[in-house]
Amino acid sequence: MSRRRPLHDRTCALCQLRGLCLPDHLNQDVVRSVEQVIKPHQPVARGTYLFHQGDPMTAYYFLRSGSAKSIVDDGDGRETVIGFLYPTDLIGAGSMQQQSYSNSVVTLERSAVCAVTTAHLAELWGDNEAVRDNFLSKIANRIQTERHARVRLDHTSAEQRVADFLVELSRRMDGLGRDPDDLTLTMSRYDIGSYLGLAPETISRTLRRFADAGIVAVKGKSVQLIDSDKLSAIVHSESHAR
Amino acid sequence: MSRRRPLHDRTCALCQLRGLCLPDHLNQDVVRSVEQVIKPHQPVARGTYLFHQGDPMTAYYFLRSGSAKSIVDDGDGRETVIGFLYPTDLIGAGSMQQQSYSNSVVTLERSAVCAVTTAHLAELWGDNEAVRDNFLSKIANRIQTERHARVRLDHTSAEQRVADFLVELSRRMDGLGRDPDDLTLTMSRYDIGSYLGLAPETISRTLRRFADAGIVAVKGKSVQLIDSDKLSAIVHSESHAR
DNA sequence: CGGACGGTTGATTTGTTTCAACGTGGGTGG
DNA sequence: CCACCCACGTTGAAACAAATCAACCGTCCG
Repeated sequence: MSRRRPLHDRTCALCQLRGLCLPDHLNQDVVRSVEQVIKPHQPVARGTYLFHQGDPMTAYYFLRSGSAKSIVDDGDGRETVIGFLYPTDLIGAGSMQQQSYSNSVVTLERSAVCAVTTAHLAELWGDNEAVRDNFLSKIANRIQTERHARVRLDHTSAEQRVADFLVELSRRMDGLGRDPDDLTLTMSRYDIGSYLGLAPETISRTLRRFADAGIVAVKGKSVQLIDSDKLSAIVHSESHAR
Repeated sequence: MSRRRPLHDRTCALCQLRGLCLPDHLNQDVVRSVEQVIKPHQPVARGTYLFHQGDPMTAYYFLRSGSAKSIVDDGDGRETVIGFLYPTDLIGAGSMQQQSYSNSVVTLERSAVCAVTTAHLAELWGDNEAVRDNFLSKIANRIQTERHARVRLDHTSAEQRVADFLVELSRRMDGLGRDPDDLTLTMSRYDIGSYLGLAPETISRTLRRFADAGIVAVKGKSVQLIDSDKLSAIVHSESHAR
């Protein structure tokens, strides 16, 4: 397909996502200093582990393209998906201030990845307030996201959870400048089920019910949002508990 | 009952919990500078709101004694309990870097509270690395806690959730130097249910089943852990789903 | 080509909610 | 100081939503 761009092209200054990973108003000098500590990697294949739960924590990551899932091993072999990651998301924040990663991260498709070592981050941190605030914001955002995920799981029906999942994904795609009504579910139904606390069969059935109601159009991993207002309405419908 | 101690007695240097809120190795000078920005309050009655969701964010809090619950308004009037707070917990971290509090905090019993204004915290933050790291650790810990809560809600039965709740509470009491096998549930069954995503009736029934099995002894709000090993075993028992 | 995995659909089972009724204890006002 | 009251708690019976079990299909990859 598309030719791979030479390594030196993959700099922060040229990255289309600049201003998302880094604060907008950073001047050239700072951008250059950030670049020196960010290691751009070759795009990696689907199913690649960025790091495993328990590995010594050495770096934070960003996706430049693609998507990934964050999973934890709940002791007895079973894995739980705790989040899906897209470009601009700070990866590794959940292990902040710890010696080793508290979760694993696996790519869901071919993806391009940036890494910032913790040592280098500490330097930047001390040197530049804007960078520090940007990271703090992302971390704060992470707390909010985890909390939202938690509240979502309480007291909500399968329909509400799936609707919320779609709406949230749509919002994120919008934020990345993509069509918010044309979603590609890069993760499996099993992953979605694990994330939402539902069986994969329930994901299938619920999507089908939405499709029958004319709210979405589903064709495998491709989902079109036809009536996203109704979808939002389902999310906020009387928490008729469970 | 006990006479109220004069205000000037309630300083960090004299607080029994020193070394929990603040890093252990802080020298006298730093302790004094921290003290100047911490506002000790009179003990407050049960049901007192430390702040309401949506209030402009002005300060972080610590409990010196007592307990509290953190709740969010899920839009349509319904409230969800997202956590219980005890001495040494950083309160308000979920609203970090935001203009207003993203949740409310209410005391569950008569409690003593400390406050640190955000402005003063920023000063300390810049001045002293140890204080900054201590706060970062607490924030990181918070992310872990929210995540743990989230994973716990997925794929776990009511028995597992209640067992986990008791084990976790026991651990926290142990960390505060109290008897880990003699718990007092300062919150209502409704609060526990909301927190665990279960109906209050289910909390009652599950506790009763544990009591019948000789794992705990329940008398109202007082719970004795008789066989905490078995309790842990229930938590980690084959995630037989739901 | 074949096999395994992901996905869908159907039938059955089950844990938890809901509804309902009844206890109980602590706080408040008479 | 006692009695009332109300929120909290408990227990039982019934309804229900989602899990599980099972069978089948498509398809991607080796």
